[in-house]
Amino acid sequence: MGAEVATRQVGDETLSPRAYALVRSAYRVITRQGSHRLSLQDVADQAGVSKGMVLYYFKSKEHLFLVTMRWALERTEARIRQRMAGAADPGQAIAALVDAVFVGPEQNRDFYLLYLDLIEHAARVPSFGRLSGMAHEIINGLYEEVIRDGVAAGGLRAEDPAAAAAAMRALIEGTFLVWLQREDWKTSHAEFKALCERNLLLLLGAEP
Amino acid sequence: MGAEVATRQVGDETLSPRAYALVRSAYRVITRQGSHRLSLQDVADQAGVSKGMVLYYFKSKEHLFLVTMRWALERTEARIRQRMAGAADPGQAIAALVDAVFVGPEQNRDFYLLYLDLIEHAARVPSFGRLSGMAHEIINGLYEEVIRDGVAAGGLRAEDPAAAAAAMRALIEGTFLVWLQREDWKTSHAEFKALCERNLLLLLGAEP
Amino acid sequence: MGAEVATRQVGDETLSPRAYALVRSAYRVITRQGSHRLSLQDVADQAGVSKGMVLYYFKSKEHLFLVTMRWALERTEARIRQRMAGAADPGQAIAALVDAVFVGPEQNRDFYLLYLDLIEHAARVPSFGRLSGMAHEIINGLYEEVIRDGVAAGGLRAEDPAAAAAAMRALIEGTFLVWLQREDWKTSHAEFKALCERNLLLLLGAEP
Amino acid sequence: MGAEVATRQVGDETLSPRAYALVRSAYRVITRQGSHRLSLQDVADQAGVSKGMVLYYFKSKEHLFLVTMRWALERTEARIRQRMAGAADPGQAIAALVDAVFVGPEQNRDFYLLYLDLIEHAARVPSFGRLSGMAHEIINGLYEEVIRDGVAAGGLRAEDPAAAAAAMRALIEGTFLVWLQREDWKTSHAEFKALCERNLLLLLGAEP
DNA sequence: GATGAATGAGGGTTCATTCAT
DNA sequence: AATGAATGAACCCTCATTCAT
Repeated sequence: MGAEVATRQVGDETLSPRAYALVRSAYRVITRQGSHRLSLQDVADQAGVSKGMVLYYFKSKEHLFLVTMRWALERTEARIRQRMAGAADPGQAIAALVDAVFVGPEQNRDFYLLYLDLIEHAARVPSFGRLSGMAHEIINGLYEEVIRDGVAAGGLRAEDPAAAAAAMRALIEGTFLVWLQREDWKTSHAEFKALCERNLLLLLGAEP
Repeated sequence: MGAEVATRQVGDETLSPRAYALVRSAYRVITRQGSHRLSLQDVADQAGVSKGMVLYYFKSKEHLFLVTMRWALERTEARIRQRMAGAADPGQAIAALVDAVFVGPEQNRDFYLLYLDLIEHAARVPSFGRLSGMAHEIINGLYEEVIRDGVAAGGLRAEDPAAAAAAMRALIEGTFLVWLQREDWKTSHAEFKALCERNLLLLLGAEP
Repeated sequence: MGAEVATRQVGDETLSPRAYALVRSAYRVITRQGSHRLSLQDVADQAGVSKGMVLYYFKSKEHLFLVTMRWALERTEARIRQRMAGAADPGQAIAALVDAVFVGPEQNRDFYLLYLDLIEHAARVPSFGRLSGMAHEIINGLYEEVIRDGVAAGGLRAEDPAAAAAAMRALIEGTFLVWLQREDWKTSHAEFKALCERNLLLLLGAEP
Repeated sequence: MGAEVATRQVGDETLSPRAYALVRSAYRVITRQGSHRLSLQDVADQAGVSKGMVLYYFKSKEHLFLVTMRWALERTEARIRQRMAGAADPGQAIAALVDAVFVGPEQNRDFYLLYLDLIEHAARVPSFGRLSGMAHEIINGLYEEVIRDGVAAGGLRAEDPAAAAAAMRALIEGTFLVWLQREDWKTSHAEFKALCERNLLLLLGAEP
């Protein structure tokens, strides 16, 4: 009975449409200014609501920040999985993954800068440890799947998929780290994508 | 005549012992709290001086921050070069580099968290571009040397040393990135070090 | 519907009752301490609110200062015009003006000290030029009206009303300047008022 | 015996050459920035000495400020008297005075802005009352002399020289006050000078 | 639910003043 | 006589948080 309201799930929290809009506003502000320059007033302005609303739905700034981070992680994972689902040939697992991960300069930059912020927070603020652990599971899980699929399909060699996933992750994230520091990040995106793919193949002993 | 005062050089600035002590205090605060939670009061407290002192020696917070960052970069580079100088066999260039870079959990964690802060700053605050560029040159220069030496000594294969240096850097920094997120960073340091070395050899086509 | 709130207009800004109260507090602090010794804390204390309030209603100290200055100018002009409106005989224009301007020692002292501050500001801070220009127009406009009326009514002689207005202004403001420096400003107010009137009549060639 | 050092007298204080240089530096800083933006560091820099020197010779900032003000007053008076001494015809007393007072846009602006600062200080800071009183005596004394001379020489009419001096002062200082507010103060100086002279003649009943 | 007025802690910065050398 | 290192109070401003409406 009563009006059904579309809610969103982020982690173990159920967000009302209003709360969800605030999360997206927070994400936008963070990508624009960095998570350390995030102010509740900016979030409220971005969402077109009053400042009081923000703390009405999220009991503190830290809480909003945490939910926003979690949402960004989950959303990015979902996007990658969805793009990979369309990939035809499991033998081309690496190429498909790289294609799915390197979506475009702006999106990658937004996400990875936020990701660095997350690591920085997790290292310093105890309450962010769980979130970081979650990111770990999401990412490593995804990569391990890819490797197992690739090995099964015969395109990859890997004795220890977990170790291979860790190496894979290090290379991908390291590539983004280096790329982020380039002034020409907009134009060099494709180049780094190719570089990453080639190095992944080397690393994972893909048959020539 | 008169008391000789030991000064330090950081970039093109000459620091008095007092100023240098403040830089070290700032570094300590940053490693503990993150560069965004750096306050002049904290630096002063850490150094055991009054708040006014900090701005007496550095005309603004940004200035202190910049000098501290530069100092950390230069100091880390010097430490790595020094440790590598002791390496006997150029054919073992990779092993020597990894040995020099992975100095220990605490030191590595401190430096890489600061390094992430630097990247974040450089991405949002234009004035930090130069510092980031400096980091780029220091690191890539170092890695390229190692690769050239290794190729010359016969231990490595690399057609394009610059590209190989970029790949190397991505792998090393990515490894630290993944490691930083581990709760067991203190105990897993050695493991990541071994992992990094093995993957570097794969990547750089070292002869088995 | 809803509570009607009495607002005030100052220049092109509409002030809420709270903001208006802050302006009056600022005016009081300025008259007491001088505009250079104006601190937001003092204004807050004077108004009996927290320091944060002041910057909640006025986004910067300079903004509050500007609005306060403008308010003082407009309010003084309005008071003078109102008092002159009651003057019966246009032939007695000068007497009426002097009566309207010399309202009392405290009020005159407060306003003219603030006026001197304004001139000093306008001379050094470019952004105050507009405010000073506004004061110029208000005052000269008023004086010119008086002179034209007086000439029309036959009590005054003046070939060039604009030049006469300038002379008039110089004499009135100069009289206040001299009076402000008297230790006996409270008791000598009436005397300076009489002096000013007599000299104005001399200057404006009033028929004996 | 010993080296004779040229000292300067300002008020009842005897200034060493060093102290005198500091006073001139302070004056320069004040004319440039306004007395409220005067910092001891600026004075020291302007004089090319250390900051400690300033408080070595003047026990507080206020003391330096006071001496500087006094010096500026005495120096201006001396300059005016000197220029008038060259005036041939006492019948032209007014013209000579105006000539002596209106020395040039920059000098007049510097002095009158400082003079306004002095009035503002005297009104607010009790210890400046004496200085203001001194200014009063200097100026009124000078003007009264001129008037007495003019009356004696037959060019002026004035029943009460003291009152006439007050009126004269009001007109002169008021003229500068109005002139200071002009954006075109550099070019309109001559015009205001002429205006002032004409009005003075009107005021002092000079025979045509 | 929703607003925004109000608070107060904390931040960076300036600067007169003190004082050891 | 002279320096400048050092201090600490005061300033403007930002912002998370509270709360009456």
